[in-house]
Amino acid sequence: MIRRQHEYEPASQPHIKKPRNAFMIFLNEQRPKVSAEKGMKSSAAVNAAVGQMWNSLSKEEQAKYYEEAEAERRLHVQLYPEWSSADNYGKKRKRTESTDSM
DNA sequence: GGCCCTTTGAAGTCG
DNA sequence: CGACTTCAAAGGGCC
Repeated sequence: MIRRQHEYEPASQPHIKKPRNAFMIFLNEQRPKVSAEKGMKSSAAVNAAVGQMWNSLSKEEQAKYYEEAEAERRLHVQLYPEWSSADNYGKKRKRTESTDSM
């Protein structure tokens, strides 16, 4: 039995992730396949490859994912109507402000 | 064990 | 209301 340390039911909302956009959905569709086909290891490389695939999609195919993304946002707002998506804003790095000016 | 790197979109904060 | 900044995913790679 694996230690389900963090797999507990969300009794309250510890932190609600931002509603994913069309790419996050498309990514989850293609990423495991692309990683297998292309032999991609790191997600960064796969995400970039899937990004190129995205550009090859027909507007109808892209539109499908926009509807999916919109549906997720709708579902999200229904589950947490008063939740602002700023769950972790400013927590991670990638701050362009870094010591560059120093 | 968490951030980086990466992608686009959304949506956050700032002005 | 425009412009900029950060998180969302996510997995090796790094420390």
